[in-house]
Amino acid sequence: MLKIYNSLARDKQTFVPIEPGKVRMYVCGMTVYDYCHLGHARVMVVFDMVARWLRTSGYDVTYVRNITDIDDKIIKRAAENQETIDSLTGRFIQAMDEDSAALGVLRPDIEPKATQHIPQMLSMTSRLIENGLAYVGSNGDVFYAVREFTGYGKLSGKSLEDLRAGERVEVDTHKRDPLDFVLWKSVKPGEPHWDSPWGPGRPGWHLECSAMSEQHLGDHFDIHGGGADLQFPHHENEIAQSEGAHNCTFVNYWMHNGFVRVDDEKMSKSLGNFFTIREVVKKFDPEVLRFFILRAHYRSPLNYSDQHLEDAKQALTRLYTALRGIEIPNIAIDWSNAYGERFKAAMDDDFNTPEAFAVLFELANEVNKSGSVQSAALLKSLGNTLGLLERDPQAYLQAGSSSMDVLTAEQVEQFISDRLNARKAKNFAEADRIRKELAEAGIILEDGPQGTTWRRA
RNA sequence: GGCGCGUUAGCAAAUCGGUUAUGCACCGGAUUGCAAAUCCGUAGAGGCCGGUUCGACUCCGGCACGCGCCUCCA
Repeated sequence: MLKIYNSLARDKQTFVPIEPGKVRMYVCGMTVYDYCHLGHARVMVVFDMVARWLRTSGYDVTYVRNITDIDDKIIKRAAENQETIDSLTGRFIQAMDEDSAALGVLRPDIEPKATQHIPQMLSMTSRLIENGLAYVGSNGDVFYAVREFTGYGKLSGKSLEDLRAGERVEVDTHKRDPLDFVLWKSVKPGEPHWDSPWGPGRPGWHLECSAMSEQHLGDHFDIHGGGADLQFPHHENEIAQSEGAHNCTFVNYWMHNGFVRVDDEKMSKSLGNFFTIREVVKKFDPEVLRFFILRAHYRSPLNYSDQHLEDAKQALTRLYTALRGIEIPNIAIDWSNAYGERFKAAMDDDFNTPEAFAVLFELANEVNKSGSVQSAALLKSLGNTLGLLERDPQAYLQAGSSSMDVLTAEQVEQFISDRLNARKAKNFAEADRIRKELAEAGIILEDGPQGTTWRRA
């Protein structure tokens, strides 16, 4: 029985899909004007894990993750770069695809783009105006009338009064209420625009997610996810738009992942303290990064540092080491096995990956002790449900971390062969010298009954 | 100022009202030519102050500190 922490209820709830056996899930994706950083990595990996676990649990999942390919920052960046918006967004969509693939993130079923849903957005805006929830401001922009929507603030737990009290937004005199937000922006010189009943312009950010989720998942769907920073105002506004246009519940379960931090501060573009995925992946195997992300519960803060990545690497190495040298048959997971049961219980408890990992480590210990092929197969397949342990163990352990490596596998093998001769001749001084030389090059040797194996530190 | 979250051993990170979390690091032992890996074992925890309870890291209250949202942000 899967339980999910629902941000809307501020409580863990038993997951009951709208349609038995099916899950429709929407996640707010990237605005593509720059490379993805670790905060983006966390969203991608976390909801990939969620989608995988739902599928493992037998659900037929439709996973939608949007791409925001038109907004202020994109326009600004394209102008700075003196390139077209299409060229800019095209480049960064490709970069995003490369980064997510490296992290073992499966493609969502649908990746809708904002610019391909303008008619749907216009239609929704019309309906909101008809329902008395939107109006044309004095500057020609179309605004959502927040005070007309009963329940505004229910997701973020804020009342309109509280929000006004903490007002930090510059008062826009074109709005009826300072908290009203824009649905449709009238065109400014030199900006991309589309025709609309309210004149040429472009969509406000919040509107695209309401329009795209409506288009691909319908008026009412199961799970909506995103980073915790989107809870307000983005998701609050989505609720206002979608429920205001549909007159029905929008989403049953809202999920928000915690932030990635640096020195206990949120990693963000505005603070400038971010690391891109491609930067980190140069130093650490992408699977280590995935492991690091899933090692913390998805709702907890995740502090990034090279040392923490190093720890994650050591831990992942232990799992792969347990699998090394075992011929693993492709057998179905035995969920009635004690380890399988505990793993499932952990995952069903709001996707408790740290607890699930603990089970994997205990399984690894069991494999190391018994050499049991069944246990090894279970370890691997449980790991696989999280998108981990999919590679050949030896290949993982010997995989280079790019620029750092000075020796090729062939060179290492040559050293090992030389050392073997020295050892046969009982020339241990020479054997140890070779081992030391390799160690300095980041190569660790392990002498076993079947000969010497090696791995990279 | 309003609202919310967090504080677990050297580091990371879960569970749980009473029984070993887990990983890394550390210490002792086994194994090894010596190592590495592995195994066995030891040690180490719950911000502070109260309350409830036979018993609290776990529930309740207060305090302190940290973080986040209230503005674009994953």
